Amino acid sequence: MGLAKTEMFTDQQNQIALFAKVFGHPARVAILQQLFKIDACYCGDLVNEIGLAQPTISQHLKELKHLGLIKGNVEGTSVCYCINTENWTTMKETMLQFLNQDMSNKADCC
Amino acid sequence: MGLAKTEMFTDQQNQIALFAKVFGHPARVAILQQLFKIDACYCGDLVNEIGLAQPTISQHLKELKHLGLIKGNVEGTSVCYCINTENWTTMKETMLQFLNQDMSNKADCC
DNA sequence: ATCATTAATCGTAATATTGCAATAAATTAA
DNA sequence: TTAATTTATTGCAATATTACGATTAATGAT
Repeated sequence: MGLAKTEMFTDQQNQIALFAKVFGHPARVAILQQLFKIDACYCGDLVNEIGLAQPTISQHLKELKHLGLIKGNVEGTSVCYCINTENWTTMKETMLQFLNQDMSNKADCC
Repeated sequence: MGLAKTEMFTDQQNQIALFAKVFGHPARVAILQQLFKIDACYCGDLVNEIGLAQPTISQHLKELKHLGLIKGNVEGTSVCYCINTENWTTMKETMLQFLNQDMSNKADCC
């Protein structure tokens, strides 16, 4: 199959999974960290920094952009990418809600 | 390919990606939420609650256990699963470091 | 010992992901 | 216009993931 049965889960569960999925590859983690580190970044810089082929980086950028976590602005022949801070904040709230679930009353049952 | 080139990334980046990957499927999100909601949970309860076939749930549980996020304890013919609170806390710290990256000085460059 | 119950494993089909070479598209420079 | 630069797209091979039927393993009940 290879196809998640999303219809049997809540919107929130699917959203968490979608965000998590995009973070599920170290190249995308590295790209995002680089965009946080330096204010804006050209696609070519990321190719040099990370060391995967240009089409591969381009593909990862596309996924990040599709989820709204980054923005891309064409500047001449280059494209300047940066974090979409508004959407990052929204995503963070969703993920924190999941990660910060209450464990205070969890007996060590197993 | 289908194979991530992990050797070109830092341990931290790979760790973030590994944790995120396991959260990248709504069934595993749902399983974890259920384990948080009720203190302990039998595999069969999760099968009923979530609605995927028993081998599928079992497979998802295996992945969660392999990453150390849950524990499983055999009780007769059943297996009682619960959150591994210690490891959850460690994982959370790693993920929060990634999610909480500083955006205060991010000009809207694009 | 036999049967019932529960969960894990195996095998397999369908689909998704990753990576890159080759190419195309878009823009700028000469 | 032509050439150079930069990024996106296409096509494809290799691998991974998801789901589940069939089966096995483990335990408990009769």
